[in-house]
Parts: sequence; C-alpha cells; structure tokens
Amino acid sequence: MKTLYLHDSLTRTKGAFTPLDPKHVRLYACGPTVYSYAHIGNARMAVTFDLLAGILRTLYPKVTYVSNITDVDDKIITASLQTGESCAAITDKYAAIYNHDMARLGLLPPDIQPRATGHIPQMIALIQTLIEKEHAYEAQGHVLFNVPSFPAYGALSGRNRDDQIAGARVEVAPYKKDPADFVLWKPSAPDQPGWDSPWGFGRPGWHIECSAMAQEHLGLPFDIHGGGADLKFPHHENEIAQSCCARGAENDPSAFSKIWVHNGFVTVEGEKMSKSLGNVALVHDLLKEWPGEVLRLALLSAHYRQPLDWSDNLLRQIKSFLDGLYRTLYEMRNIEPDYASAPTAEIDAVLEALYDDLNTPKAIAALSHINKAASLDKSAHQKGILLRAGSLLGILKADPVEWLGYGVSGADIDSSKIERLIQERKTARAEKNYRRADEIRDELDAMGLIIEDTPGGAKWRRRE
RNA sequence: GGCGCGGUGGCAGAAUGGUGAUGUAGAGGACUGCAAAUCCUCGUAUCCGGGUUCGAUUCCCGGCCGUGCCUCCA
Repeated sequence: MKTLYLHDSLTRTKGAFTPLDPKHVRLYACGPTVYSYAHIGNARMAVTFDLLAGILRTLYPKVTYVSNITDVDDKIITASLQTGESCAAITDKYAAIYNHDMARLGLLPPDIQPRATGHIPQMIALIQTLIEKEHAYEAQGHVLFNVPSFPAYGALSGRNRDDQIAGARVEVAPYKKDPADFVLWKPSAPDQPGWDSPWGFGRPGWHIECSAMAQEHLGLPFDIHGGGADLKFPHHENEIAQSCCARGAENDPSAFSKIWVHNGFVTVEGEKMSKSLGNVALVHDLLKEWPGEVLRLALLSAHYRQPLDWSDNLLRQIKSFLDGLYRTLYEMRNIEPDYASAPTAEIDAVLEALYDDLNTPKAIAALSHINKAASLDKSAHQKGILLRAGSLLGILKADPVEWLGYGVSGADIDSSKIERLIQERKTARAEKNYRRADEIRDELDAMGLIIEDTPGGAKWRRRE
C-alpha cells in the first residue's frame, strides 16, 4: 500500500500518516463564518481539504470529512445591524452561496457540514465539563477558559503564554484570572442571538463550536484537523486546550486531533487581502469571469503550505494551461475513455506527488506529461489516464467543445450568419480572393470569434 | 518586541549534496495564401558573504530583502 506523507503543524515535521483506524479516517477542517461572500482565502482552505479528503479516499475504505459552518459570531451580529436582515437570514443566505460557489470550484460537499447553532447543547455540556474539571470559571456572566490550567498550551503555535501576553495588543478584560484566558460563553442582549444556559442567556465564544462539533461527529481523538494558517493561534490553540482538558489530557496536545494541517495565506497582487485596502478577492465575483476549474487549479498551483499570490497574470497562465489540456480532450472527443486498464505509471506519478504532502505543483507537472502523451497517442487508454489524472486534482470535468467555445450558440451569436460568412470565405479562398477572405475573418473577429482552417474545413470558436 | 516563513529563468512554481521539473510568456523553425491551432528548437534561472565538503542552489553561520502570525481573520 502507498503511504501518504503529511506535514504536521504540531510537530513541524513531515511524516508518514498512520490513521488511528485504517478502516475509517476522520478529518475535520474549520469552515467559514458566514456573514459575507467567501473570499479566495476561504476557497484555498476549502480546495486544500477537499483535495486531502479525496487523496485519503484513494488509500482508505472510509473517510469522514467534516467541515463546519460557523453561524453564530459577533461579525454576523454586526452584519445584521448594518443590513437590517436577521442573523438567521444572513447565515442561511451566505451558507447557501458558499456551498454553491465551492461546488463550482469542483468541491464535493463535506460528508458532514455541521452548523454551530445546531450544537449549542453540546457546547454547553463541554463548558460544564471544563468548569467541573476546574479548567474554566464563570465571571460576570462570562465563562472563561483558564489557560494556565493547561500546561501544554502553546504547543501548536510555538509560543509560550508569557510571549503572547507580552506582545498582545488586546486589552485584558478585568474579570479574567489570567490575561490569556479566553471566552467560552458570553452573555447576549435580548435582541442578540442567544440561548438559555446555566450561566444565563448567552452565546458561545469563538472557539468552542469547533471543539464541540468535531467531538460530536468524529469522536476523540480523530486523525487530522485542518484550517488556514492564521487559525493556528488563537483558534486552534484554544480548541486543543478545551478539548484536551475536557477529556483529562492536560499534558497531551494531540489528544484532540493527532495531527494538524494548515494551508498558507493568499495575497492579492502582492498585498494582504483586507477590507481597508479594498482588495478582497471574492470567489463569487471571480466566478463571473473565470471557470471554476481555473480558480481551483490556480489555488493548487503552489504547494498548499506556501504563500500564494493571487493575480490576473496567474489566472491567465492557468487558463492557457487548461486550454491546452482541453484541446487534447477535444481532439479525442469521439473516443470513449478507457478507465478499465490496469493502473499505470503515469497515474502513479500524479498520485505519488500528491501522497508527498499534497505536492500539487509536482502533480500538475506529471499531468502535463500525461497530456503530452495523450496528444501524441490519442487512444482510449491515454484519454482514460488524462481524465483520471485530472479528476485527482478535481479538473477536466467540462465538455471540451464548450470549454474551447467551438460552435457554441448563444443569445449574442447568430449561427446562420456565421455559417454564411464562412461559406463566403471558403468561396473567396477558392478563388484566391484573399483580401475578401481576410475581411471576413476580421468581421468574425469583431464578433468575438476565432476561425481555424483545418483539413476538414474552417471551424470557428468563441474568443474568451 | 516575541514567534514563523520565504528569496530558483520575463512571470508562476517544483526538486535536488554531483546532468535544476513543469506551466506560461517570448524568440526561431515546420505547417498555412496569411492567420489560428498543433509540432520541433531555444534561453549561461538557484539574493549576498563566509563555513563544512572532492563537490552546495540544497547543510551550517552571518547579512540583506520580502512576508505572515502575535487583534476579527482561511
């Protein structure tokens, strides 16, 4: 059996992945807080863990991939106050958009997509356990996790408690026993989302929902916990603290998830995305201009742990590359792919790259070799290999005719006129009236069409 | 200030203690009336300075530059 190697943020080393239960691998990845459209950074996380789940499925008979929707959060309350919509309306709306947009990036839905608001009792129970074990305390309607009660705190982010306090720019609330303590439960005003609890009407703090949902749907410990690199601290650090302490593992930060996988940040044109810079690249907008596969492959064009700079130039390069793949498929459009052949060295090259800590650039290079072979061979076997390799990366699902824009009709395209012009050009060329032939090509070009002369006659396709 | 990451061809981006992938862009050629598409070919690419080594882009030290987290953040 092949072995998957993964980089574990907890140990900061790459090692062979060995599941707790080889018959059932369990993966959790922190999903979005749904108060607005997802940006390309959210998408990188989603694509990375979709890929990881898919790779795990090539190795293990059962994989449960859980990725949550956080639908209770102060940012949602803020959005509600700004728009006048209810929190529930906002979260329903953006959760639906998120799932729709991610599907267009070629993601399979997670096996389970729990929502925070559906797990309030589990959170309350978890908090109660932490209080009973004296890892948490109530103060002024809040419940706080007492960080000094967890000696292993800081294992993930590599910082000790004193370090982070020294550099902290956060004001310390007076009711905290320790400056590093964080909120598990906080009071809600009557007009804010809230639930009755032993500590009054309130809502959960930011970190407890993932601890509760992961435990509920995967059991503890599970195999892999993932998310964006910025979540290492404080979010994941706090999840570890809560979950490990609740189950009495005060000295074992791996008692929650065995390993941790974090994807790197996305910058836009060399700058960090931020609302103040106004350069937040939203998936919803990008999908209006680019096929989902271009966005997906662009996100996979750098190794997941490396920073990725998002730019139009990147998208153009990826689009051109995908065009080349689809052209090969177009030329084989009348061949039924043969998937039944024995596993091949070509597919193995892609898989081995992905098994090496999801080395997608290397896998894409292997895909390129496959494309080369397929364009020369044009056999059912090669087509099967190409499509299978593409599917491992979640691409090449489109119809090549449509992708390349051949003979596509549309509201703004008058096919009969095009055919007439092409016929006229054919006649002109036969009469060696090249001036007229070129005029017609210019005319078609003005209509956004490219003409290609082939041995079988002229073909036209849509320019982008 | 604390912790971390990175600097490879025009651009993107892997890998490696000893011939440095792949894509994209560009150049030349084949094909074409010309194009388009395709195919072939090409480009003295590893930030700087030390160290270890027979040999370093790769390991170590220092420097310069860039960047991330430490506050809501994927």
